[in-house]
Amino acid sequence: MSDVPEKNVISLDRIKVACRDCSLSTLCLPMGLRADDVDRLDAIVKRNRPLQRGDHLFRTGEAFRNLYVVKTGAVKTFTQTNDGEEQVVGFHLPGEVLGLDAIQNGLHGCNARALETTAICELPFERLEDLASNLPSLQHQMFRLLSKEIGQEADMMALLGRSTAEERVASFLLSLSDRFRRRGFSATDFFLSMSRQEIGSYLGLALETVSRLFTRFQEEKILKVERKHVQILDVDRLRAIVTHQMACEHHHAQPTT
Amino acid sequence: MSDVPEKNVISLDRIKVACRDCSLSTLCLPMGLRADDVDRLDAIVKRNRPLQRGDHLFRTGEAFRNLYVVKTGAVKTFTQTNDGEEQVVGFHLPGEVLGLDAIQNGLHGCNARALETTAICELPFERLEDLASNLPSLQHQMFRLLSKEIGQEADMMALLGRSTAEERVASFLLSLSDRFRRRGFSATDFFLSMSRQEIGSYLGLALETVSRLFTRFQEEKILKVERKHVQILDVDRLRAIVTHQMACEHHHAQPTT
DNA sequence: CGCTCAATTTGATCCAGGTCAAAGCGCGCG
DNA sequence: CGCGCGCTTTGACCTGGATCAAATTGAGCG
Repeated sequence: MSDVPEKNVISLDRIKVACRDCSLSTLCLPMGLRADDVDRLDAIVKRNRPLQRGDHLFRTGEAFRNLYVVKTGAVKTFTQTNDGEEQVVGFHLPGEVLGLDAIQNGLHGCNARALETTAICELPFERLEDLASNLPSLQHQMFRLLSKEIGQEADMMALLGRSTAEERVASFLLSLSDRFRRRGFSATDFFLSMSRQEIGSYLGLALETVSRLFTRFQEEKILKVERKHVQILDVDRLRAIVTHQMACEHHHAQPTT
Repeated sequence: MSDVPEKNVISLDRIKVACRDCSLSTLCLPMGLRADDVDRLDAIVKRNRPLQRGDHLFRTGEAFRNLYVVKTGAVKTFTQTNDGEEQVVGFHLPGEVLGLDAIQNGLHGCNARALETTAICELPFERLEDLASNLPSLQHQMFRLLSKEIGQEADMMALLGRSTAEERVASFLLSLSDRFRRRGFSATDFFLSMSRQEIGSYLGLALETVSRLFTRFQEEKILKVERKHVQILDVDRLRAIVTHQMACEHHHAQPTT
């Protein structure tokens, strides 16, 4: 286990860099902005002390003042179900923005809590709006950001509405893999910062189902799973599970029908 | 059918009014704008001939040029599942905006098709962006609009991830009821412009399940359903189904109200 | 009118995945 | 170093809703 090439763990030297020097600038809000515009954006960013695992970034019902961008680490957002359980809404990796749903009415609609030690960039939304008024490219970028979130949530709705447990878990792993890859981490060897419980909640499955599927994927040599440590051994089979669930026998798929 | 007070059907005199005279102005983009700003918005709106049932407003993969607002009628958005079936993404009533997911990459991510005769306002997005750059209140309104969509989709994800069929159908009916009410239609007596199939697809249920639940709700005197015509007889029971599914006895509900 | 076709309802059966229960296991902590 | 606790795995069972099938309804139409 010591030969994991570049793990998705926090690297302290990345915490307080300016946007222009941040490795995430191609994923984050600055994406597509001119260098001097990035500097103007950078001027309104606040960078606080990192959150520890379990710390809240914001809570449901709190007044909305800032958007937050994950710089390193991971954050989950969640709401309470009517029977008091926790419902995970999303997992947020470096470069991903939190709080977008709160613009609407000025109140946070969910809780956000660090899954591990996490550095955050804080963007005062009023100042961001002012800046966007003066920088059409920033305004455009923000529209794109919000739009992207809408598209992703629609994909998730489709997944939840239509897919089997197998397909959901495969899709979840592929999503994580791709997001890690684009952040410069390994796409095939990473650590889950969330529990089976949290994955299940997010995917609309019981935690036992998530566990069983991890086990089965491992038996089928698609994954190697050891607690939080996941290695994807056969991306193609994972993709096949997601894309044409129909002809799904678990072992040795043959085109029946 | 002649004694329905004010039905959710098209009224022809509303089709070509300017934003400032439009009854939807408190729901639609102009919400919260000053009168003269509304006029500037109005200047870029195009109003075309109404769509007939089955007409496409846009298709997946088409270049994104405009946002669309439903003026009268109803539109469904949908994608194709990998096995060729149609997956309904949303139903859109007057005042609701379509195409928001396409801002991201300039391509429509779903199809939009009229469920009935439907009038549409067309907003060229580039001009809208230009205008928003010059009108901070419009920029703010657009951020709010996008944010609202994100919040609603998150609610839908929660519904799909966690709820029973009963809860989904109840929630769907309450959502429609509320949206009709805010548009000046009856909240308790309306026509569904979509099929059981489409409702099922949207809610992640088989069409038979939707049908059975309509029947059961009718047996329990919660609804009166006759094909497309729905009357809500007991809103409180519907709400109770949605909010605390846990203590759910299906039969012998106490009519107390 | 009677025919056709699509939408809906209703019935019967089956199974994916939820729920309940009981071990494992690894980690932190006294 | 052993204890306890939370997370995970695994097993056994059961149910909600999918699926398959058939009957019913109704709207359009020659």
